[in-house]
Amino acid sequence: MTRRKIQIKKIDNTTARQVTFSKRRRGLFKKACELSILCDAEIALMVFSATGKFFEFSNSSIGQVIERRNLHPKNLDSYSQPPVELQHDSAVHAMLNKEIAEKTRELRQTRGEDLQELSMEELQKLEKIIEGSLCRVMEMKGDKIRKEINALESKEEQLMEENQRLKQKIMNLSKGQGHLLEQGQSSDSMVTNISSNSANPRQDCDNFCSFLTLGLPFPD
Amino acid sequence: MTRRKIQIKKIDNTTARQVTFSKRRRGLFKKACELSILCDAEIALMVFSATGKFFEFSNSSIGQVIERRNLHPKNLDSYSQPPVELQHDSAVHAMLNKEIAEKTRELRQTRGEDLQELSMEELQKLEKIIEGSLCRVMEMKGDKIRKEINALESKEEQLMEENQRLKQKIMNLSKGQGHLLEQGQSSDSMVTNISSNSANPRQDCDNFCSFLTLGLPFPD
DNA sequence: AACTATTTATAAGA
DNA sequence: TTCTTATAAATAGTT
Repeated sequence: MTRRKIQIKKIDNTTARQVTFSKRRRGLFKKACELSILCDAEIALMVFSATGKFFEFSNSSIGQVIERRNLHPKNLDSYSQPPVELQHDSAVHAMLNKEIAEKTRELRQTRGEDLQELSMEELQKLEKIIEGSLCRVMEMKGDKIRKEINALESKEEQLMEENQRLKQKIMNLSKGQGHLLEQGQSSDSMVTNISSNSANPRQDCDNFCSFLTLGLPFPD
Repeated sequence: MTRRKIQIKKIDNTTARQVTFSKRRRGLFKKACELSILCDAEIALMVFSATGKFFEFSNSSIGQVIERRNLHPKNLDSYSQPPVELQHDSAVHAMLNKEIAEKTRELRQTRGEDLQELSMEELQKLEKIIEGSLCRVMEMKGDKIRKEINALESKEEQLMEENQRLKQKIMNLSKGQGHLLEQGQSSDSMVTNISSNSANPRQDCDNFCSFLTLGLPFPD
């Protein structure tokens, strides 16, 4: 509701989604609280985030609201008739197991397995989803690599500056004691050495190769 | 929140209270609905008015949300307290829940979400997995399309053969009764017609386009 | 139920 | 996460 109007549909960007969740959750809880006070209503509000975190608000107690709901004539679902305590648990087990089965299936299909049962449309949808995943993973990789490169570059710069200082120092010293310079490396070769040793060479190479292939999902 | 600012305390005037209840209840339910959609959250909202009327919102089912709440570690009130002999079940619940949490995390990462926590190596691994998934999905799509095309081709061939037979028949007939041919289509145009009607044109086009892009994961 | 003058909520950007 | 700010949305009081 602000810098610009938004469409009410799932927010794609994970970070943005979490930020919005945080903000709107607060707003929602505030509104719920205000309503309960202003109008003397009994309210229970339960929220699970996409990542499984749980939040709740109630001016009385959730349990009490649930009880009251169960007593309400029009609510006759599973919760209002627990014939025996034992049925409850097996129902929960069944539910959990069902959820696991469902997630397992989803995961397998997202990994490109068990595709036989899917229609052309579903395959198309799945392909889009996986393409999106790949993009995000590659983006994240790119970010990480850029950060590493920046870190290395600033380290290199730092070392070069230090090198320069040391060089200067040696120059100054050699003015007074010229014979010392003959036994060590020249100051020029020291500079060269340090800048190419900024990190181990294998890692440098990996990063560089990955960076080059960022835009190419299927390198040969 | 409008003509003037109000204090958040019980509204004395009964009529005003009911009007406000009506308005704010709608607002609250709308916000709850938006949050559930925007952020992919599971929400249950129950409201009893001061007069005892009951209202609820949930994007899944209230019962399901309540169940899930009971299973949540930090909820230890009356509703979640397993009387005593059911502690075994809560252990099972814990296990099942852990499994669900794990699968959910895996699934989310396979979809390219929550990647911050992953190391470069893990990202690399994930990328390979997703590339594999994409390949398999595209292969399956390709198979399906090829099968469809083959089916259409054999159907076309069959129809052309039949057409040929019919054409022959007409030729034979027209030898004996030449005047009948004048009233219908020529046999040539019939052949043309049938082969281009082998399936509806929209579907033909879709299949063709998909086939062309099989090798290109990211068409413009 | 409708109408608005205001207040509140919040999307985007730092 | 938290702050800021421009703008969208909600709504108190009125008709």
